[in-house]
Amino acid sequence: MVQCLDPPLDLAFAALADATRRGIIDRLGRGHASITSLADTFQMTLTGMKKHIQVLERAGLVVTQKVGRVRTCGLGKRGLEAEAEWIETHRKLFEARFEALDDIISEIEQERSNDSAS
Amino acid sequence: MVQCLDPPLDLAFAALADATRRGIIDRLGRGHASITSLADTFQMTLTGMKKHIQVLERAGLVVTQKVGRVRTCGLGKRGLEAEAEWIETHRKLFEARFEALDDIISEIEQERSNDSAS
DNA sequence: TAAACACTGAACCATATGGTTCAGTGTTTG
DNA sequence: CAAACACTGAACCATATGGTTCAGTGTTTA
Repeated sequence: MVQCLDPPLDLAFAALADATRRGIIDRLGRGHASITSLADTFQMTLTGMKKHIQVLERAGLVVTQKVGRVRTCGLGKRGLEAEAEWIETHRKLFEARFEALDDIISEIEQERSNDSAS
Repeated sequence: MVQCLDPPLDLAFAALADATRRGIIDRLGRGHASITSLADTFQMTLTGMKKHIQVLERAGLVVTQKVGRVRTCGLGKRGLEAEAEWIETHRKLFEARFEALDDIISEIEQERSNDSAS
């Protein structure tokens, strides 16, 4: 519950901050795939795809196993629990503060005019 | 619903991939704050904090207004809806694939032994 | 066993990040 | 009006990202 520092969150959010990697997760959700087939799907070199997979692996979102010459990728055990929790928790803050948006200025200018009136 | 490309998601997830910025959101959820006070809270130079705020602003997670010499920051209208939706959608994929983790190898080795048997 | 295949690693490149310092600009405030 | 204040912008730095090519290594397969 208490989340001091949280490098896992850093890694996971960073991994999700790329459309290709989100696409990979999407793809792996429909079954595992080799690096070659992923590279083909996303029109990228093998090496480029391997880097993306490494990022996802470091974040715990993807696991891979090499059998023979093929490395097969699948979704990781870690899931997106922690990320979902952080977002849900903070989504409420946004909703609560929703109307504060336009009020920031008027509040402050209120204070200013009070000050100048004193 | 259909999310082709989604640069907003890129920006938001990238913004969340930093503990300091998550801390800023946390802080702004309890009321708006000036850049100076945020810089003080997070023990950082003004310029450094301003950059973080810019990242959050580009992602639409924070809004700022300058009144006089003070720029006040608050949570943005955008919220975390799209991010929550993406994560919730894909969280299910992880759960569904949960047991596939250890099965990847055995499945493939099964195929291999079938092949060698034929 | 030679060729094709799947991956791996090193090196390179352009750009972004996360931070700093320093030198402004514009706003209060004494 | 001068000093202090809050921010802004430019420049710099080290490291990371997202991609490439090229040259391996190890595995199948014909």
